[in-house]
Amino acid sequence: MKDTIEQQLSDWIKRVFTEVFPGEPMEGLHLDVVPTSNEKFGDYQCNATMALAKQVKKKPRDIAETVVHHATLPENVERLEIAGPGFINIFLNTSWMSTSLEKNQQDPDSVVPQPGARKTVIIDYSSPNIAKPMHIGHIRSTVIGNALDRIYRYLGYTVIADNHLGDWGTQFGLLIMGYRHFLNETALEEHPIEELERIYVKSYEKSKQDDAWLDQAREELVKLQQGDPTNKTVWEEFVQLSLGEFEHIYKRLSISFDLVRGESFYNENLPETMNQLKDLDLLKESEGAQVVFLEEEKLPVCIVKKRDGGFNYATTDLATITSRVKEFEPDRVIYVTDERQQLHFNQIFTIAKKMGIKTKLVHIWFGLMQLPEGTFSTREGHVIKLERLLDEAETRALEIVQTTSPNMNANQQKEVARAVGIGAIKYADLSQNPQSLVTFTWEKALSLDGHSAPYLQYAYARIASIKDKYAEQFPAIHLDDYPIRLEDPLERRLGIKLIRFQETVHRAAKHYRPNFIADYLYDLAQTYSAFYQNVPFLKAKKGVRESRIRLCTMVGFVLGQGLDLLGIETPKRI
RNA sequence: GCCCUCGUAGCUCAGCAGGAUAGAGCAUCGGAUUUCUAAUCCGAGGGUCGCAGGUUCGAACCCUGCCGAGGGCGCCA
Repeated sequence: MKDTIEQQLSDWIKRVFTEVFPGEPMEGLHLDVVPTSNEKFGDYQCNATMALAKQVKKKPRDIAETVVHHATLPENVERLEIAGPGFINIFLNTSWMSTSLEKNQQDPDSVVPQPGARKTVIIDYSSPNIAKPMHIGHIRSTVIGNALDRIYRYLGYTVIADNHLGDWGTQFGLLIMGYRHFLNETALEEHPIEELERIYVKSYEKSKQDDAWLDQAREELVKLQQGDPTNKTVWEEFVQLSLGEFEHIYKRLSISFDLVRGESFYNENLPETMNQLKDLDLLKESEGAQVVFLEEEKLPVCIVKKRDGGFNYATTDLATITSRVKEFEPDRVIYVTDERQQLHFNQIFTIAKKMGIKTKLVHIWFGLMQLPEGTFSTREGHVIKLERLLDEAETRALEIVQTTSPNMNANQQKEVARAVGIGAIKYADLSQNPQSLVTFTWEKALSLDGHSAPYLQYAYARIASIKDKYAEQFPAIHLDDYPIRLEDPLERRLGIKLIRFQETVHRAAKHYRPNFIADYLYDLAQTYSAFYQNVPFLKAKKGVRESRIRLCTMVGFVLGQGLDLLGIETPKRI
């Protein structure tokens, strides 16, 4: 099995507890082993004795004594210590750590847990609207969704990344009207999205004053949804132009999807979905609309067919779920959207369950992004386009590269600036709890020092450099012939952190929290930087030198792997 | 009115579902490059974890109330 060390120790300590207290119910107790809060307490700790104390009417310390006395240590544990009110501190066997790291280095795949084997997960993320530019509000879904995508793939899941485009909404009536009356063909050719946005805004403004205009727009929408060929052609043009532009951004962000299906794709399933609801007797009429009441679940009513006969988002999403479940048989479907959709998904998931859908449906929401001057809105022009943010990041990164690496050729500088700039933007989002509300500032989004992607990339580049230097100076030595030693406290500290990578990824996946990985990588890089700064590598004596280079190599591997899970590149030189 | 979040150092944020002395970055101050990339490292100061109760061996974390911020609540997506 490829269990993480944390998992192995947890399983072991649970066995010990059940042996010491046979017949004692342990279900409600938290018997898992967790990393220690401080390295002086060892590597992992078990806090279960305090919880168990009341239940078995014994003192926590006595329980700890009994457990420690009874336990047969597994090969990776050096010793146990009892501390404080009854903590059981676990110290890993350092020589076991060394051989374990050596094995990992030879066969890195062998330690990657594969909970996702033979399981499919659909991740619905990014999902911009057709005919509107992507702005900074889209960055979170895109970047967080993509990180989850990568993390789940790493853990062996078959991931279907699905970009669920907003291509079927009410905006198309207004757009078609705008297209007919205000279109500037040249502008459309040069800046398609800007032009579509312009005609949309113009049409929207006219609709506010002109009821006939609005009625006409509604009619065009109905015609489109009924398959009118003229409108369909225009709509297809909108979609193609938008996709081209989105694709450009995704390429810059190194993001690719397995499916790009808009809401329109599920249009034909809508009547069937309605029939299912009807057959299950979930459909009720209310104020002229077809609705599903969710009073038992204490949720507001959900409209699935409007008074005017049109379907809305709820219906489309239900049809989407049934279609996905039927086609891919996923183990779970993950939606990554902002917090405003919590109620919506709550309703949809509840109805889906009533419809007999067993698939685990998860809504991962994140806090809304706002500007210092308030919430942004397309209509009021308070938007910062994503493209501009990316440009700005690369520009700022380039300035720094030019001053710190003046000897690098211009192309390489540009390439490094690209990786660093884009990395910084992604990291700024991925290193914090997704659920916190974020106020966008250029300074924060483009931070290039401190707790940021470039710090990690820098550590990576230094490792790549030192490996090259080593290979140059000692071409004849085979590193694998020398064991990894964890004798210096700095080395051991690095060792335990390397070992903890797998459980970190596992935890990030379990809680849908890429920032756990970001935190871990930063911690690892900090530990490495201290190591790098304080002990010699190339000038260490033979054996120690090889061991340290092997450790460097492993840190580099984990940094590269971890950053890749966040979608961040690691240039060899920066 | 009801529901969902958030409130942690001057600023930006972590804090591994209740554990030991609450941690980073930025900013400020003081140190470290004849030596492996100084985009670095070492050190210092800085805290009523919004406020008030409660639960228990133990609370930033759970419960209740209040204050402040964001979002949502029938024909938008």
